[in-house]
Amino acid sequence: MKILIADDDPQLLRALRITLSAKGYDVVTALDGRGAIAAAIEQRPDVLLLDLGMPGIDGIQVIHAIRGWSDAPILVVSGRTGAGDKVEALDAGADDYVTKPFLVDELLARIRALTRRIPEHGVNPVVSFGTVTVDLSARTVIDTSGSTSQQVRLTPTEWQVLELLIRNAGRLVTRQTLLTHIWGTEHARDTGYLRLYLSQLRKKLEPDPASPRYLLTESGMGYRLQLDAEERAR
Amino acid sequence: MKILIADDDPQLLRALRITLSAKGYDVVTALDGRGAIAAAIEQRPDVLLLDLGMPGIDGIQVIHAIRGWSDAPILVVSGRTGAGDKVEALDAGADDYVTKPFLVDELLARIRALTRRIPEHGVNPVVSFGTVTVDLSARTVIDTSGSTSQQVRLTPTEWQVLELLIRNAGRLVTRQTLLTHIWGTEHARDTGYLRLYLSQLRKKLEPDPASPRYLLTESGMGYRLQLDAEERAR
DNA sequence: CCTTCCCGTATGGAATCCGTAAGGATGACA
DNA sequence: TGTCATCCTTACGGATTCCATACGGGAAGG
Repeated sequence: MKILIADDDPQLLRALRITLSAKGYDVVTALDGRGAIAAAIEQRPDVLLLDLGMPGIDGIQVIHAIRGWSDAPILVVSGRTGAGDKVEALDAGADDYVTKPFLVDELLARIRALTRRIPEHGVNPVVSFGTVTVDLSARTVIDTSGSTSQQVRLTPTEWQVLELLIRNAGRLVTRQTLLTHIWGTEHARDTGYLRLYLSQLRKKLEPDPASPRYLLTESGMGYRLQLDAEERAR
Repeated sequence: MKILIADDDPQLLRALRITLSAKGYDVVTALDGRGAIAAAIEQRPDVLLLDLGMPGIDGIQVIHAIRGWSDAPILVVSGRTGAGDKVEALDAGADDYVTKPFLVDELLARIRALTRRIPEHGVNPVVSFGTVTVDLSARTVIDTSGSTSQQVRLTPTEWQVLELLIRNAGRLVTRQTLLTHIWGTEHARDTGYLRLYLSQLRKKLEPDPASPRYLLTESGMGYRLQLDAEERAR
């Protein structure tokens, strides 16, 4: 989630950058109105924190300029407490208005409230290979090999293995990585668990489990999920 | 544009009704939390103005109850000025928070800002699976298994569980998600509540509770509401 | 051809997780 | 004060999943 903060106070900017970064936001900053508009165009933030009263362009005009092409939520942070300023900013297209000084907890809660309504356009976590489609977020596997698409059930451990392979699709995943990720650091000694779960995964996912085309073994090293060409192109 | 105002102060209620009616809003009022929930269900307002600290139910719980099935913007108007109250209300699902006393012009501007983002038509809150039809907004379950359609009664906790499953229909819902969503804080330690309520829900909703077709268990992970194919197509 | 290593698969028991029933505690309401 | 619905706790049989072991096959190298 990318957030643009525009304020002419470098100190406040720095404090907000630290706070919001710690909360997992991708922070972009600007020091004046012109810079805010430019940054909004270049960076396409998901949320905007705008200070009115920045030097140069009037804050209201900044809102207008951005609202012309973006629907991202705009939260105005301003020292002006008058009702007239608030009404003007909100009617110009701002979604919320907080007066300085403000409490950080409240600001964060208001940002959460604004971003809640924005559909998350994050990376699509659905991957297909062979006759099978995997949706990591919904935790579903659908097999379209027969005439009717069928749900495939995986056990928790099978999911853990498959998820790690999908997140590193195309790349080699070492046995060590898989073992430590699933059984913890102390269980790095393979006694054959992995072969077992890979076998079960192939039985459930591969068109021909005897000769795997997607869940490949790299002898002596680990495993690799090989996607089809059109999948890799994404 | 229909707006629901819930406040225990009749005088404030009257003043707001006059003001908002003059602006062209269709005004509905309620004097306590229970009345607010009932009015929201019956009248389907486009916006809600909620006072915290009404007698009876806690304001936060009112927000939760309405957010279960409605996406209408909620603006909290409260005398409590603490950051904790604001954060709690906003995270519960409120979209804005104004402290009393407030300026009418600002309130109107905030209402305009909220209503500007209302989508044309919300998500259909009625879902069918098996022999039952669930209407989240009306809080009704109708069973059409027999010759005559029958009303099914669910307890509040059963509703909360079913609600979360319906809103994530087709997707896996973690035990942890269910527990934290229903029992609030870090009450994530399962001693068996969920199994109990799922059992009761199946008894009331499944055609054959012994072999569930819709309220599925994913052993070791959580639960999933599996809809029929034609329902999923929507 | 044989040895060695690594991998895939089958199988059974152990541990964990799940469904359901029964009973007590709590609170709303008359 | 008593009734009723709901919530919570406990307990136990059954199902699922995990773990450990064993055995067979294939590739590499001598």
